[in-house]
Amino acid sequence: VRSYGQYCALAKSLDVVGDRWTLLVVRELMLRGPSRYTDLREGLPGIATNLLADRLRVLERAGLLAREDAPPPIATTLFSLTSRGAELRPVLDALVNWGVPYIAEGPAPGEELRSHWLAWPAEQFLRDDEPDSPPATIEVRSDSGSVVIEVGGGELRARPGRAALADVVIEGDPHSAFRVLSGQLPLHVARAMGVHVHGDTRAIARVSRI
Amino acid sequence: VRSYGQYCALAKSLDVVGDRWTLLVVRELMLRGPSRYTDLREGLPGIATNLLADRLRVLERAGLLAREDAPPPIATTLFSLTSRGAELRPVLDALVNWGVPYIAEGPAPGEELRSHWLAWPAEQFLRDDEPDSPPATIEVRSDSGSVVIEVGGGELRARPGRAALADVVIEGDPHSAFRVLSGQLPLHVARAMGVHVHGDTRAIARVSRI
DNA sequence: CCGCATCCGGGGCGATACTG
DNA sequence: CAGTATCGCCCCGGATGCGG
Repeated sequence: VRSYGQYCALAKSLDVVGDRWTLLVVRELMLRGPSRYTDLREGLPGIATNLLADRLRVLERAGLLAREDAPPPIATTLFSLTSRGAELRPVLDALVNWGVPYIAEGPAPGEELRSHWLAWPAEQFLRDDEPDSPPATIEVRSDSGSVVIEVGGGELRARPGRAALADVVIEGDPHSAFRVLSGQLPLHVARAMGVHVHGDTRAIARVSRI
Repeated sequence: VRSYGQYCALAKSLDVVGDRWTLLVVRELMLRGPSRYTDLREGLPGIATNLLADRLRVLERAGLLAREDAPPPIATTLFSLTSRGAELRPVLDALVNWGVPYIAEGPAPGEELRSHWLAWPAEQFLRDDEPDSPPATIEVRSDSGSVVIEVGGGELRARPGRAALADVVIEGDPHSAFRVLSGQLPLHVARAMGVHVHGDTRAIARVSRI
Protein backbone atom coordinates (compact mmCIF):
# COMPACT_ATOMS: atom_id res chain seq x y z
CA VAL A 1 0.00 0.00 0.00
CA ARG A 2 2.94 2.23 0.56
CA SER A 3 3.74 4.32 -2.52
CA TYR A 4 7.18 4.61 -4.06
CA GLY A 5 6.53 8.31 -4.52
CA GLN A 6 8.09 8.31 -7.96
CA TYR A 7 6.67 10.01 -11.03
CA CYS A 8 7.22 6.98 -13.24
CA ALA A 9 4.66 4.82 -14.99
CA LEU A 10 6.28 1.62 -13.76
CA ALA A 11 6.43 2.77 -10.15
CA LYS A 12 2.82 3.92 -10.38
CA SER A 13 1.74 0.53 -11.64
CA LEU A 14 3.60 -1.17 -8.83
CA ASP A 15 1.98 1.20 -6.35
CA VAL A 16 -1.30 -0.42 -7.36
CA VAL A 17 -0.47 -4.04 -8.16
CA GLY A 18 2.99 -4.45 -6.66
CA ASP A 19 1.93 -5.67 -3.24
CA ARG A 20 2.31 -9.29 -2.33
CA TRP A 21 -0.53 -11.52 -3.54
CA THR A 22 -2.20 -8.76 -5.55
CA LEU A 23 -1.35 -10.04 -9.02
CA LEU A 24 -2.22 -13.58 -7.97
CA VAL A 25 -5.67 -12.37 -6.95
CA VAL A 26 -5.98 -10.83 -10.39
CA ARG A 27 -4.87 -14.14 -11.89
CA GLU A 28 -7.70 -15.96 -10.15
CA LEU A 29 -10.28 -13.41 -11.22
CA MET A 30 -9.04 -13.48 -14.78
CA LEU A 31 -9.08 -17.26 -15.00
CA ARG A 32 -12.33 -17.86 -13.17
CA GLY A 33 -14.37 -14.83 -14.06
CA PRO A 34 -16.74 -13.54 -11.36
CA SER A 35 -15.87 -15.47 -8.23
CA ARG A 36 -16.95 -16.00 -4.68
CA TYR A 37 -14.62 -15.21 -1.80
CA THR A 38 -14.28 -18.86 -0.87
CA ASP A 39 -13.39 -19.90 -4.38
CA LEU A 40 -10.75 -17.22 -4.58
CA ARG A 41 -9.24 -18.46 -1.35
CA GLU A 42 -9.26 -22.00 -2.66
CA GLY A 43 -7.30 -20.84 -5.70
CA LEU A 44 -4.80 -18.96 -3.59
CA PRO A 45 -3.36 -21.56 -1.23
CA GLY A 46 -1.19 -19.96 1.41
CA ILE A 47 -2.91 -16.59 1.55
CA ALA A 48 -4.16 -15.42 4.92
CA THR A 49 -7.85 -14.65 4.88
CA ASN A 50 -7.38 -11.14 6.21
CA LEU A 51 -4.89 -10.46 3.44
CA LEU A 52 -7.33 -11.65 0.81
CA ALA A 53 -10.02 -9.40 2.24
CA ASP A 54 -7.58 -6.49 2.29
CA ARG A 55 -6.37 -7.03 -1.27
CA LEU A 56 -9.94 -7.21 -2.53
CA ARG A 57 -10.71 -3.95 -0.78
CA VAL A 58 -7.67 -2.21 -2.21
CA LEU A 59 -8.34 -3.51 -5.71
CA GLU A 60 -11.91 -2.32 -5.45
CA ARG A 61 -10.80 1.16 -4.40
CA ALA A 62 -8.32 1.28 -7.24
CA GLY A 63 -11.13 0.52 -9.67
CA LEU A 64 -9.79 -2.82 -10.86
CA LEU A 65 -12.48 -4.91 -9.24
CA ALA A 66 -16.20 -4.68 -8.65
CA ARG A 67 -18.19 -6.38 -5.94
CA GLU A 68 -21.75 -7.33 -6.65
CA ASP A 69 -24.19 -8.86 -4.26
CA ALA A 70 -25.82 -11.49 -6.39
CA PRO A 71 -29.60 -11.66 -6.03
CA PRO A 72 -31.37 -14.68 -4.55
CA PRO A 73 -31.24 -17.61 -4.93
CA ILE A 74 -27.47 -17.21 -5.21
CA ALA A 75 -27.34 -14.83 -2.26
CA THR A 76 -23.60 -14.40 -2.26
CA THR A 77 -21.05 -11.76 -3.10
CA LEU A 78 -19.34 -11.99 -6.45
CA PHE A 79 -16.03 -10.35 -7.23
CA SER A 80 -15.20 -9.57 -10.82
CA LEU A 81 -12.62 -7.54 -12.71
CA THR A 82 -13.57 -4.22 -14.18
CA SER A 83 -12.36 -3.30 -17.65
CA ARG A 84 -9.43 -1.51 -16.08
CA GLY A 85 -8.57 -4.67 -14.20
CA ALA A 86 -8.88 -6.74 -17.36
CA GLU A 87 -6.33 -4.44 -18.98
CA LEU A 88 -3.73 -6.15 -16.82
CA ARG A 89 -3.93 -9.09 -19.18
CA PRO A 90 -0.76 -8.16 -21.13
CA VAL A 91 1.10 -7.76 -17.83
CA LEU A 92 0.14 -11.25 -16.69
CA ASP A 93 0.84 -12.67 -20.14
CA ALA A 94 4.35 -11.26 -20.04
CA LEU A 95 5.00 -12.52 -16.51
CA VAL A 96 3.61 -15.98 -17.28
CA ASN A 97 5.73 -16.10 -20.38
CA TRP A 98 8.84 -15.12 -18.50
CA GLY A 99 8.13 -17.66 -15.76
CA VAL A 100 7.67 -20.67 -18.02
CA PRO A 101 11.29 -21.87 -17.61
CA TYR A 102 10.64 -22.22 -13.89
CA ILE A 103 7.84 -24.72 -14.38
CA ALA A 104 9.56 -26.77 -17.05
CA GLU A 105 10.93 -29.21 -14.48
CA GLY A 106 7.57 -30.17 -13.03
CA PRO A 107 6.24 -29.40 -9.58
CA ALA A 108 8.55 -29.62 -6.58
CA PRO A 109 7.43 -31.84 -3.71
CA GLY A 110 5.04 -30.06 -1.41
CA GLU A 111 4.29 -27.38 -3.96
CA GLU A 112 0.67 -26.38 -4.36
CA LEU A 113 -1.02 -27.02 -7.67
CA ARG A 114 -4.37 -26.13 -9.21
CA SER A 115 -5.12 -27.47 -12.60
CA HIS A 116 -6.68 -24.24 -13.80
CA TRP A 117 -3.33 -22.47 -13.34
CA LEU A 118 -2.14 -24.39 -16.38
CA ALA A 119 -4.90 -22.90 -18.50
CA TRP A 120 -2.66 -19.92 -19.11
CA PRO A 121 0.37 -21.75 -20.44
CA ALA A 122 -2.03 -23.98 -22.37
CA GLU A 123 -3.46 -21.07 -24.34
CA GLN A 124 -0.03 -19.58 -24.88
CA PHE A 125 1.87 -22.71 -25.89
CA LEU A 126 -0.60 -25.16 -27.37
CA ARG A 127 -2.30 -24.85 -30.71
CA ASP A 128 -4.81 -26.62 -32.88
CA ASP A 129 -2.90 -28.34 -35.64
CA GLU A 130 -5.98 -29.46 -37.58
CA PRO A 131 -8.06 -26.36 -38.18
CA ASP A 132 -10.22 -28.19 -40.72
CA SER A 133 -11.27 -30.99 -38.40
CA PRO A 134 -14.51 -30.51 -36.45
CA PRO A 135 -14.15 -28.80 -33.06
CA ALA A 136 -13.28 -30.99 -30.11
CA THR A 137 -13.43 -30.69 -26.35
CA ILE A 138 -10.75 -32.03 -24.03
CA GLU A 139 -11.18 -32.19 -20.28
CA VAL A 140 -8.22 -32.39 -17.93
CA ARG A 141 -9.33 -33.72 -14.57
CA SER A 142 -7.38 -33.95 -11.35
CA ASP A 143 -7.75 -33.71 -7.58
CA SER A 144 -7.30 -29.96 -7.87
CA GLY A 145 -10.17 -29.34 -10.27
CA SER A 146 -10.79 -29.54 -13.98
CA VAL A 147 -9.88 -27.57 -17.05
CA VAL A 148 -11.71 -27.64 -20.34
CA ILE A 149 -9.72 -27.16 -23.53
CA GLU A 150 -11.66 -26.43 -26.66
CA VAL A 151 -9.98 -26.73 -30.05
CA GLY A 152 -11.37 -25.98 -33.44
CA GLY A 153 -10.72 -23.81 -36.46
CA GLY A 154 -7.09 -23.39 -35.48
CA GLU A 155 -8.09 -21.81 -32.19
CA LEU A 156 -7.46 -23.17 -28.70
CA ARG A 157 -9.22 -21.96 -25.56
CA ALA A 158 -8.67 -23.16 -22.00
CA ARG A 159 -10.88 -22.40 -19.05
CA PRO A 160 -11.43 -23.83 -15.60
CA GLY A 161 -14.51 -25.97 -15.09
CA ARG A 162 -16.13 -29.14 -16.34
CA ALA A 163 -17.22 -29.98 -19.86
CA ALA A 164 -20.81 -30.92 -20.57
CA LEU A 165 -19.68 -33.36 -23.21
CA ALA A 166 -15.96 -33.97 -23.66
CA ASP A 167 -14.54 -35.89 -26.58
CA VAL A 168 -11.70 -37.07 -24.42
CA VAL A 169 -10.92 -36.90 -20.71
CA ILE A 170 -7.42 -36.94 -19.30
CA GLU A 171 -7.34 -37.87 -15.65
CA GLY A 172 -4.17 -37.55 -13.63
CA ASP A 173 -1.73 -34.97 -12.43
CA PRO A 174 -2.03 -31.77 -14.43
CA HIS A 175 1.62 -31.49 -15.32
CA SER A 176 1.68 -34.89 -16.99
CA ALA A 177 -1.56 -34.10 -18.77
CA PHE A 178 -0.03 -30.91 -20.10
CA ARG A 179 3.05 -32.77 -21.30
CA VAL A 180 0.84 -35.29 -23.06
CA LEU A 181 -1.02 -32.50 -24.83
CA SER A 182 2.18 -30.77 -25.85
CA GLY A 183 3.53 -34.00 -27.29
CA GLN A 184 6.43 -34.18 -24.87
CA LEU A 185 5.08 -37.30 -23.18
CA PRO A 186 3.87 -40.24 -25.27
CA LEU A 187 0.41 -41.42 -24.38
CA HIS A 188 1.40 -44.96 -23.50
CA VAL A 189 4.14 -43.71 -21.19
CA ALA A 190 1.67 -41.42 -19.46
CA ARG A 191 -0.74 -44.32 -19.05
CA ALA A 192 2.04 -46.35 -17.44
CA MET A 193 2.54 -43.45 -15.05
CA GLY A 194 -1.03 -43.64 -13.89
CA VAL A 195 -2.66 -41.14 -16.22
CA HIS A 196 -6.08 -42.34 -17.37
CA VAL A 197 -7.36 -41.33 -20.78
CA HIS A 198 -10.87 -42.05 -21.95
CA GLY A 199 -12.40 -41.18 -25.27
CA ASP A 200 -11.21 -40.12 -28.67
CA THR A 201 -7.44 -39.66 -28.48
CA ARG A 202 -7.40 -38.00 -31.91
CA ALA A 203 -8.42 -34.82 -30.10
CA ILE A 204 -5.14 -35.05 -28.20
CA ALA A 205 -3.06 -35.77 -31.27
CA ARG A 206 -4.28 -32.66 -33.06
CA VAL A 207 -2.85 -30.45 -30.32
CA SER A 208 0.82 -29.54 -30.44
CA ARG A 209 3.29 -27.13 -28.95
CA ILE A 210 3.78 -23.74 -30.54
CA VAL B 1 12.21 -13.64 -0.83
CA ARG B 2 9.52 -15.90 0.54
CA SER B 3 8.11 -18.19 -2.12
CA TYR B 4 4.42 -18.59 -2.84
CA GLY B 5 4.98 -22.33 -3.14
CA GLN B 6 2.66 -22.55 -6.12
CA TYR B 7 3.37 -24.51 -9.28
CA CYS B 8 2.31 -21.67 -11.54
CA ALA B 9 4.37 -19.67 -14.00
CA LEU B 10 3.03 -16.37 -12.68
CA ALA B 11 3.73 -17.25 -9.06
CA LYS B 12 7.21 -18.44 -10.01
CA SER B 13 7.94 -15.16 -11.74
CA LEU B 14 6.75 -13.23 -8.74
CA ASP B 15 8.91 -15.40 -6.51
CA VAL B 16 11.87 -13.92 -8.37
CA VAL B 17 10.85 -10.36 -9.25
CA GLY B 18 7.82 -9.78 -7.02
CA ASP B 19 9.60 -8.32 -4.04
CA ARG B 20 9.41 -4.65 -3.36
CA TRP B 21 11.91 -2.54 -5.36
CA THR B 22 13.08 -5.47 -7.46
CA LEU B 23 11.46 -4.44 -10.73
CA LEU B 24 12.50 -0.84 -10.18
CA VAL B 25 16.10 -2.01 -9.88
CA VAL B 26 15.63 -3.82 -13.17
CA ARG B 27 14.19 -0.62 -14.63
CA GLU B 28 17.33 1.30 -13.74
CA LEU B 29 19.61 -1.36 -15.15
CA MET B 30 17.58 -1.53 -18.34
CA LEU B 31 17.55 2.21 -18.85
CA ARG B 32 21.13 2.93 -17.84
CA GLY B 33 22.94 -0.19 -18.92
CA PRO B 34 25.88 -1.30 -16.75
CA SER B 35 25.74 0.88 -13.66
CA ARG B 36 27.57 1.64 -10.48
CA TYR B 37 25.96 1.09 -7.12
CA THR B 38 25.82 4.80 -6.42
CA ASP B 39 24.17 5.59 -9.71
CA LEU B 40 21.55 2.94 -9.12
CA ARG B 41 20.79 4.44 -5.73
CA GLU B 42 20.49 7.86 -7.29
CA GLY B 43 17.91 6.51 -9.70
CA LEU B 44 15.96 4.81 -6.93
CA PRO B 45 15.08 7.61 -4.50
CA GLY B 46 13.58 6.22 -1.33
CA ILE B 47 15.32 2.87 -1.32
CA ALA B 48 17.33 1.96 1.77
CA THR B 49 20.91 1.19 0.95
CA ASN B 50 20.83 -2.21 2.58
CA LEU B 51 17.77 -3.10 0.54
CA LEU B 52 19.50 -2.16 -2.68
CA ALA B 53 22.47 -4.32 -1.74
CA ASP B 54 20.13 -7.17 -0.89
CA ARG B 55 18.13 -6.91 -4.11
CA LEU B 56 21.31 -6.87 -6.17
CA ARG B 57 22.50 -10.01 -4.41
CA VAL B 58 19.20 -11.81 -4.95
CA LEU B 59 19.05 -10.78 -8.61
CA GLU B 60 22.60 -12.00 -9.08
CA ARG B 61 21.80 -15.38 -7.53
CA ALA B 62 18.72 -15.67 -9.73
CA GLY B 63 20.89 -15.13 -12.78
CA LEU B 64 19.31 -11.88 -13.88
CA LEU B 65 22.27 -9.70 -13.09
CA ALA B 66 26.04 -9.93 -13.34
CA ARG B 67 28.56 -8.06 -11.29
CA GLU B 68 31.87 -7.18 -12.84
CA ASP B 69 34.78 -5.52 -11.15
CA ALA B 70 35.87 -3.09 -13.76
CA PRO B 71 39.63 -2.97 -14.25
CA PRO B 72 41.68 0.11 -13.37
CA PRO B 73 41.50 2.99 -13.90
CA ILE B 74 37.75 2.67 -13.36
CA ALA B 75 38.22 0.51 -10.29
CA THR B 76 34.56 0.18 -9.45
CA THR B 77 31.93 -2.52 -9.56
CA LEU B 78 29.53 -2.50 -12.46
CA PHE B 79 26.13 -4.16 -12.33
CA SER B 80 24.52 -5.21 -15.57
CA LEU B 81 21.60 -7.34 -16.67
CA THR B 82 22.23 -10.78 -18.07
CA SER B 83 20.26 -11.93 -21.09
CA ARG B 84 17.77 -13.58 -18.76
CA GLY B 85 17.33 -10.26 -16.99
CA ALA B 86 16.91 -8.45 -20.28
CA GLU B 87 14.07 -10.83 -21.10
CA LEU B 88 12.01 -8.94 -18.54
CA ARG B 89 11.63 -6.20 -21.10
CA PRO B 90 8.12 -7.25 -22.20
CA VAL B 91 7.06 -7.37 -18.55
CA LEU B 92 8.23 -3.82 -17.92
CA ASP B 93 6.75 -2.67 -21.21
CA ALA B 94 3.37 -4.02 -20.21
CA LEU B 95 3.53 -2.49 -16.74
CA VAL B 96 4.68 0.88 -18.07
CA ASN B 97 1.90 0.80 -20.61
CA TRP B 98 -0.68 -0.02 -17.99
CA GLY B 99 0.61 2.71 -15.68
CA VAL B 100 0.51 5.53 -18.22
CA PRO B 101 -2.92 6.81 -17.10
CA TYR B 102 -1.44 7.43 -13.66
CA ILE B 103 1.16 9.86 -14.98
CA ALA B 104 -1.16 11.70 -17.33
CA GLU B 105 -1.91 14.35 -14.73
CA GLY B 106 1.67 15.38 -14.17
CA PRO B 107 3.79 14.91 -11.08
CA ALA B 108 2.23 15.37 -7.64
CA PRO B 109 3.97 17.78 -5.29
CA GLY B 110 6.82 16.16 -3.46
CA GLU B 111 6.99 13.29 -5.89
CA GLU B 112 10.42 12.21 -7.03
CA LEU B 113 11.29 12.59 -10.68
CA ARG B 114 14.21 11.54 -12.86
CA SER B 115 14.14 12.61 -16.45
CA HIS B 116 15.41 9.27 -17.72
CA TRP B 117 12.27 7.59 -16.36
CA LEU B 118 10.41 9.26 -19.19
CA ALA B 119 12.62 7.60 -21.78
CA TRP B 120 10.32 4.60 -21.60
CA PRO B 121 7.04 6.35 -22.34
CA ALA B 122 8.89 8.39 -24.95
CA GLU B 123 9.86 5.33 -26.96
CA GLN B 124 6.43 3.84 -26.56
CA PHE B 125 4.31 6.87 -27.36
CA LEU B 126 6.33 9.17 -29.57
CA ARG B 127 7.20 8.56 -33.19
CA ASP B 128 9.11 10.12 -36.01
CA ASP B 129 6.59 11.62 -38.39
CA GLU B 130 9.11 12.55 -41.07
CA PRO B 131 11.03 9.39 -41.89
CA ASP B 132 12.50 10.98 -45.01
CA SER B 133 14.04 13.94 -43.23
CA PRO B 134 17.65 13.59 -42.09
CA PRO B 135 18.12 12.17 -38.56
CA ALA B 136 17.96 14.61 -35.67
CA THR B 137 18.99 14.61 -32.04
CA ILE B 138 16.93 16.16 -29.27
CA GLU B 139 18.21 16.63 -25.75
CA VAL B 140 15.88 17.05 -22.80
CA ARG B 141 17.75 18.64 -19.92
CA SER B 142 16.59 19.15 -16.35
CA ASP B 143 17.82 19.22 -12.79
CA SER B 144 17.36 15.47 -12.62
CA GLY B 145 19.57 14.62 -15.57
CA SER B 146 19.32 14.52 -19.32
CA VAL B 147 17.74 12.32 -21.94
CA VAL B 148 18.75 12.09 -25.56
CA ILE B 149 16.07 11.37 -28.13
CA GLU B 150 17.24 10.36 -31.58
CA VAL B 151 14.79 10.40 -34.48
CA GLY B 152 15.34 9.35 -38.05
CA GLY B 153 14.02 6.96 -40.65
CA GLY B 154 10.74 6.67 -38.80
CA GLU B 155 12.50 5.35 -35.70
CA LEU B 156 12.70 7.00 -32.29
CA ARG B 157 15.15 6.02 -29.57
CA ALA B 158 15.45 7.53 -26.10
CA ARG B 159 18.30 6.99 -23.67
CA PRO B 160 19.62 8.70 -20.57
CA GLY B 161 22.69 10.82 -20.99
CA ARG B 162 23.97 13.85 -22.87
CA ALA B 163 24.20 14.38 -26.58
CA ALA B 164 27.50 15.21 -28.21
CA LEU B 165 25.78 17.47 -30.70
CA ALA B 166 22.05 18.07 -30.30
CA ASP B 167 19.97 19.77 -32.96
CA VAL B 168 17.70 21.16 -30.30
CA VAL B 169 17.84 21.31 -26.52
CA ILE B 170 14.75 21.48 -24.33
CA GLU B 171 15.51 22.72 -20.86
CA GLY B 172 12.90 22.61 -18.12
CA ASP B 173 10.83 20.16 -16.18
CA PRO B 174 10.69 16.80 -17.92
CA HIS B 175 6.92 16.49 -17.91
CA SER B 176 6.45 19.73 -19.80
CA ALA B 177 9.19 18.77 -22.21
CA PHE B 178 7.43 15.50 -22.88
CA ARG B 179 4.14 17.28 -23.49
CA VAL B 180 5.85 19.63 -25.91
CA LEU B 181 7.26 16.69 -27.84
CA SER B 182 3.93 14.92 -27.92
CA GLY B 183 2.26 18.04 -29.28
CA GLN B 184 0.01 18.45 -26.27
CA LEU B 185 1.69 21.67 -25.21
CA PRO B 186 2.36 24.42 -27.80
CA LEU B 187 5.92 25.61 -27.82
CA HIS B 188 5.12 29.24 -27.05
CA VAL B 189 3.01 28.22 -24.06
CA ALA B 190 5.82 26.06 -22.74
CA ARG B 191 8.24 28.95 -23.16
CA ALA B 192 5.91 31.14 -21.13
CA MET B 193 5.99 28.44 -18.44
CA GLY B 194 9.74 28.68 -18.16
CA VAL B 195 10.81 26.00 -20.59
CA HIS B 196 13.86 27.04 -22.59
CA VAL B 197 14.30 25.74 -26.11
CA HIS B 198 17.44 26.31 -28.15
CA GLY B 199 18.14 25.18 -31.66
CA ASP B 200 16.22 23.84 -34.57
CA THR B 201 12.60 23.44 -33.45
CA ARG B 202 11.76 21.52 -36.63
CA ALA B 203 13.21 18.47 -34.85
CA ILE B 204 10.46 18.90 -32.27
CA ALA B 205 7.71 19.37 -34.81
CA ARG B 206 8.50 16.11 -36.56
CA VAL B 207 7.79 14.17 -33.39
CA SER B 208 4.19 13.29 -32.58
CA ARG B 209 2.15 11.02 -30.36
CA ILE B 210 1.33 7.52 -31.51
C1' DC C 1 34.11 8.30 -2.49
C1' DC C 2 32.14 3.52 -3.18
C1' DG C 3 29.86 -0.43 -1.63
C1' DC C 4 28.08 -2.05 1.53
C1' DA C 5 26.96 -3.95 7.11
C1' DT C 6 24.73 -2.97 11.35
C1' DC C 7 21.25 -1.39 14.37
C1' DC C 8 16.70 -0.21 15.45
C1' DG C 9 11.50 1.23 15.39
C1' DG C 10 7.13 0.29 12.68
C1' DG C 11 4.23 -1.99 9.80
C1' DG C 12 3.02 -5.44 6.45
C1' DC C 13 2.58 -10.27 6.48
C1' DG C 14 1.37 -15.14 8.06
C1' DA C 15 -1.29 -18.29 10.95
C1' DT C 16 -5.03 -19.27 13.85
C1' DA C 17 -9.29 -18.34 16.11
C1' DC C 18 -13.64 -16.60 15.96
C1' DT C 19 -18.25 -14.54 14.29
C1' DG C 20 -22.70 -12.46 11.91
C1' DC D 1 -20.09 -17.85 3.35
C1' DA D 2 -17.49 -13.84 3.99
C1' DG D 3 -15.14 -11.98 6.35
C1' DT D 4 -13.02 -9.61 11.39
C1' DA D 5 -9.78 -10.03 15.48
C1' DT D 6 -5.53 -10.97 17.40
C1' DC D 7 -0.79 -11.81 17.84
C1' DG D 8 4.09 -12.75 16.72
C1' DC D 9 7.49 -12.18 13.38
C1' DC D 10 10.15 -10.60 9.92
C1' DC D 11 10.68 -7.44 6.24
C1' DC D 12 11.10 -2.77 5.29
C1' DG D 13 12.62 2.08 6.03
C1' DG D 14 15.88 5.33 7.93
C1' DA D 15 20.16 6.42 10.07
C1' DT D 16 24.76 5.61 10.97
C1' DG D 17 29.23 3.40 10.68
C1' DC D 18 33.18 1.47 8.19
C1' DG D 19 36.63 -0.94 5.45
C1' DG D 20 38.76 -0.65 0.79
